[in-house]
Amino acid sequence: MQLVAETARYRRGEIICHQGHAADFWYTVVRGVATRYVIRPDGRRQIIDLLLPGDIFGFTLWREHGSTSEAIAEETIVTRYPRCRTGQLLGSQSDVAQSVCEDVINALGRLEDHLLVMGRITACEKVGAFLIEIERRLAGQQAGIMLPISRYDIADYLAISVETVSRTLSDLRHRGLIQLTGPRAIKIVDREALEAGDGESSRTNPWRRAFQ
Amino acid sequence: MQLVAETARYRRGEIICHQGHAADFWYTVVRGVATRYVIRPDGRRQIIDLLLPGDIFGFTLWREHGSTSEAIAEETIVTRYPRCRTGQLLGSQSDVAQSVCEDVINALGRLEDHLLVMGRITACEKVGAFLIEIERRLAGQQAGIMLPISRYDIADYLAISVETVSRTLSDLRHRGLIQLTGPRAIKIVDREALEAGDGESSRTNPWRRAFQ
DNA sequence: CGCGGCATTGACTCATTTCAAAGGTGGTGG
DNA sequence: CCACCACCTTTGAAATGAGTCAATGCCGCG
Repeated sequence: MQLVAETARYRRGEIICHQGHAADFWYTVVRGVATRYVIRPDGRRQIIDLLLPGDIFGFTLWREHGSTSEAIAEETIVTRYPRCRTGQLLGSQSDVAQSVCEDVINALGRLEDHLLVMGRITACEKVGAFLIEIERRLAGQQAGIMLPISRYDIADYLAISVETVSRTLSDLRHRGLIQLTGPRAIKIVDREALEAGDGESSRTNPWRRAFQ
Repeated sequence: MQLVAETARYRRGEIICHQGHAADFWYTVVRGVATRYVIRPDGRRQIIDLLLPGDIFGFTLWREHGSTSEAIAEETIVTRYPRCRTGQLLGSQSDVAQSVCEDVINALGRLEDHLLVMGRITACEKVGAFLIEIERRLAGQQAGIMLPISRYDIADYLAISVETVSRTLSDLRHRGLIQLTGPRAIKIVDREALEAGDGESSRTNPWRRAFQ
């Protein structure tokens, strides 16, 4: 008999795996929330991935992890699998392999979505796109969403300053695009405008005319 | 006998696979350069991935591609594989499966690197990090690198304006961090400063003190 | 109660965008 | 062969959006 998987419970702030440490495992979130981030030489933190239940992470071809993963929510539960078995896993049971493969492609999709959000121009667009992304990934909530992360985390996820995040959310609220019943409790009112990233619905965007 | 792979040759500007079209294949670049991008509703283009020989792309769980892939260089050669066979492929020959799996994880790494470059603050840092990334991926060139893409492509890759790209390159040249022997021919002189993203090496960054 | 972390808001500065113009290059066709 | 055109590149000047610095309020917890 051989060890295949281990499940562990983390509290808010606890490290799941550390940048620079041996990449002996890959992981999936079972419950809770986690972030995967890189600390830059200048001390800034860039959140690369926001991990919700079902999300897979920790894949790398290197011997060491290039990023740190940290639990964000109390009671975050993560299952880890020995990396050495990944090859065998893919070679043997084709149904499990299929599933893991899909999860990896999902991770690819998450990163692409993140990239597209970061590629937006204004802070309004970024925050708006972030809210829509979160709502989509938290599908199941009926009315309103509960932000899984703090303003600071949003800032580091979008690579903008905390003040700008806060200001933008206030702005979106004043303009009636969202409702804020609490710092974490948000309800999307005007999804269209949010997707379009309307800095202001007036003053027509010249691009929109040029490209239909 | 069954069709497994097809190789095709594309000229600069030709589309390899189109956003919204059936995702029946996945691809690898054999020779040349390609980009994978998304056209936003407002007409802007975001380059998601820069594809060099050996790079794999086109993986998705959706029935349609979410992005368009376009050849950038004349004589770009791409091999495509039917998606339906991917499962069998991974299930059967474990050595090929291993290789494809590594390529997918490489694609993951490319996206993460891209994300980190985009997460930089100033245009100087972004362009500098981009140049270093390109140099790394083009490893093999001895002295200097030949940019595989235009200023416009760099702009859409970094989500900054063309003018800023051009200005920044001029600035880096004037400050002696790089040499520009032609629009595409670049030589990195001061790699340290480029990595640090020195807007100016003076005026110490407070962060650097706080975090060692 | 007081502390630490989180959130909000204001004022100022400045980098980047935007608008505008001009030079360079390669390809195509007359 | 040359002219023209489309595209790429560079630079300038003005406008503005986001970062930075600073202060305050909020809340949970020891």
